[in-house]
Amino acid sequence: MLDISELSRASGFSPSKLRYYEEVGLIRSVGRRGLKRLYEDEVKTRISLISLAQTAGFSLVEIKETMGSEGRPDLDRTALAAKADAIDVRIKELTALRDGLRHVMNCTAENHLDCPRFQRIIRVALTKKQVDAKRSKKNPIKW
Amino acid sequence: MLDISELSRASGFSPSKLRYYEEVGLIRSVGRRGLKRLYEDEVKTRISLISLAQTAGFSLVEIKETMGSEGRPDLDRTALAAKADAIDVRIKELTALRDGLRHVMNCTAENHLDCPRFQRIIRVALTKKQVDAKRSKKNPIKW
DNA sequence: CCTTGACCTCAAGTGGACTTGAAGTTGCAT
DNA sequence: ATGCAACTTCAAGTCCACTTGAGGTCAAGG
Repeated sequence: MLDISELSRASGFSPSKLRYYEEVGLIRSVGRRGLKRLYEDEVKTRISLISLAQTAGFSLVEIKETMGSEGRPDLDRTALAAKADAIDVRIKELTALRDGLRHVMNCTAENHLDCPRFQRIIRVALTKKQVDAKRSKKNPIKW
Repeated sequence: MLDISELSRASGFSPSKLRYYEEVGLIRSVGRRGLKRLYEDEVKTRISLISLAQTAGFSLVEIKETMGSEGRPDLDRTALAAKADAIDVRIKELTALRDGLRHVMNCTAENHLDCPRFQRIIRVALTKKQVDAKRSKKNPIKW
């Protein structure tokens, strides 16, 4: 059992952030001592997961949906598979970007945007994205 | 030479977004026909790059800084190296998250957060992040 | 010449993810 | 009993990345 400041210290999340997450249902406290929230240890793992999912680019709502806010999550396997696939796409993009950056560092071309090797590296990820955009229902056409 | 709607169609960015990016100095138009902006073809590559960098989790300001808004970017090599390294970290996190998700899909443990294999997968990325947080100057202590 | 439609500007609005501040409450040490 | 640090709530504020809307301008076609 942790109070909010202990959890904050353990997780690196500010108390206000923890309260906010609780408010939106991403984590929960199991009770109070007086006014003070009490958290179970389990919530630390949950927070790590949230943090990770955020760096993966998912919104809090998405995270909440796929985590299932309760003890017996009963997660939707196809939803999880979709998330995993989405992450794979992102990893590919990031890899391309990183390789592009590393190339630019060593490339002597006066204008990097003209360097054919650079362009090829970048185009890989771009093409992938446009395909995705085409069939996405949650990202509608947007203009 | 493209006008804004052609560029929009080619890039998948809404016209308002393109105008916004121009306003903040991420892209530029090379002139006007009447009122209408004219863009060079080169800007498409630039936009792809911006898009990529965003999915990597960089803010527009960061992107602008490391792209150098002009033709002769004169990029700071150490800044680029830092970005590339940051992307590597993110890739590791994403890989852990993806593996975690895929594991959960096949894991029969009643509570996934208790599954030791899952916890191990997640902890890898978490540890990495906390180390980073500790020495980051741009991410001060935050609470 | 005049209309039309695609563009323009500029200010204000939106949504997500928090943070901040004011005012109240509580367990614990003195 | 009293003080006070550490919590609490709730409303409002902030920052980023855009979008929306009102009102204006231009050039090409009829």
